[in-house]
Amino acid sequence: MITEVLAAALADSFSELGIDIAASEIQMERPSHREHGDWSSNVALMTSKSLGRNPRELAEDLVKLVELKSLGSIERMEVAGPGFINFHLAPQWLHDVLTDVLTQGEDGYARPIVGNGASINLEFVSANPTGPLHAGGGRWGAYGDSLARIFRRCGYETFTEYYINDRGLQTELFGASLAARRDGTDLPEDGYAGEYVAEWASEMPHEADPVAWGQERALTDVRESLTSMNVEFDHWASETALVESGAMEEAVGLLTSAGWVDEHDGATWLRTSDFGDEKDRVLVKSDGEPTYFVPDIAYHHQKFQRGELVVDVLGADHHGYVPRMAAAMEMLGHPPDCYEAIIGQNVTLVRGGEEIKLSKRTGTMVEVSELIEAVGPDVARFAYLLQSIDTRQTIDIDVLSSQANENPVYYVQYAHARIAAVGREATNRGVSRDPFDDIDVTVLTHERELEILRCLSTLPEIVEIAARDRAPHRVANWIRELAATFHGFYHDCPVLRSDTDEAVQQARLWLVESARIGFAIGLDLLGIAAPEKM
RNA sequence: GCCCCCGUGGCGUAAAUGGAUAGCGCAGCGGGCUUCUAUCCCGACGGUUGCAGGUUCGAGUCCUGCCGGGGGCGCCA
Repeated sequence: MITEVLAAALADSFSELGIDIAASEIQMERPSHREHGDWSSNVALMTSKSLGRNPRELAEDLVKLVELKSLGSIERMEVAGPGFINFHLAPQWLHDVLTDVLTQGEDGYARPIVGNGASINLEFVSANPTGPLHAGGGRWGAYGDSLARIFRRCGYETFTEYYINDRGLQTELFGASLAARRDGTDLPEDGYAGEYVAEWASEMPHEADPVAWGQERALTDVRESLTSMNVEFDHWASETALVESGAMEEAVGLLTSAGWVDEHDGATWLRTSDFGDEKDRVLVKSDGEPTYFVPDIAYHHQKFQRGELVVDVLGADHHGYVPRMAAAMEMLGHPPDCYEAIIGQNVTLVRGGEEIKLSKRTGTMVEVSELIEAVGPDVARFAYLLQSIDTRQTIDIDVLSSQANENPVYYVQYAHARIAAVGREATNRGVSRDPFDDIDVTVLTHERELEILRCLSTLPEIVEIAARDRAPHRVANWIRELAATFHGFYHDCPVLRSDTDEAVQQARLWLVESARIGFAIGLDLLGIAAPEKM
């Protein structure tokens, strides 16, 4: 990597000044402004104080020493601002990026090895099987699925799960609601009043067990919705199956023998407050029934068999639940940093300018399937993924539908389609690419050409940051940037036009191919189609 | 009351470890197709990053307090 070369040159210069600094401690960063060069280091600012030196003077000394090494990759250097050392690199480093992208290809480029085979278990969505998936749940689907793709690309063995709460009060109530609609009787108290309940009830055979049938019906609907937006799971974990396997008793047994369980007030408690929870939690109620917490503990305990790091994607309305689960996992002997909860801010659903509160009583909701039907999976996924999971998101189905054609996803896909069009047109004209080894890449000097390469050069670190910060939106924003650079290039740099010099044409054909690889990688990480034609 | 998250141009948002002149999209304004897809490109306009302090050579980013929005505080799930 070029940054290592630069850092090493700086470290050598330091030692020539009689100062010992490891190259690995020297930070290189990408300046936010082009005029500040290709790479920049703040090392003079960081060290000047302890050395008792003026940062600008120190920087000047370092620049002179590095210049003496006359590295071919450095075009020029300068000291700027309070003492930044800016490196302006020769275009060659970008030409090297082109070579990297093309030789490593779609599979190999931007595959940071940070994961190193470590395994991650990722649970997301896990909505109760009591109705269709609503459009808020779609956010967790898009997010979790994309995050899993990013993890895998970084070398984490990743296993995704959906936990089905197919026992307990809610499923009973849902079954009873279906039965009531089918039989024309009153809904049970706190029953499900949504329109879909009546619809589904009309499909339900009379001999069917409403609870079992209802779960299956809901689950089928959820699966279909997720599949339609390209979200897949490795495993659908059934709570019933878990409980029937005796996992609850096993977990409680382990907690009890470890000494974390108390009996008082007629109930059984877990001392989660010993691990930072704000209070202890009930495991078994005084009526003898376990709380939902018990199967959840058992489930999470079991997930460690399918991943060293167990990660939950949860809505903000569940954040209070994290300390108790973290406590329970620690009690069961799992190291504290092996359980992680990603808290995503909830989605506000709007229709026609009015907020739609999800309500069992009135049954209002916006379903994911409705959203997908209206705008298609790519618009929906890109809308979900474009912004950080830390910010609240408003999905206005009317706005999204009416503005679907202006959705930024088309900007990106159009760029990819244009690349495909170039390929088709090349075939029409009988133009083909010569072997890359025969190409003179140094003819790529147009700023538009270099911009594409500059953008591609950031992909490996973008993928790495996206994995580390659990932030698929970094990839979404990156690919938008790539599309912008490509459209600019396409506008200013003809590839196939008859007045294009042949050597330039060949180099540009390969440059276009490198951009295609970038789009293919990015769109795949986002789970969005890469169309050949639009 | 206590706890968690968020506050960035009219709207929606970006900014790894604290870095230089806070990027981008939409809406609105002005340009650009006889030449590979105009679902595109270019330009202009638009900001004291909620407020007040603090730490630092340097703060959208860290700390404290306040204001505003959302969520959570059951022997419910």
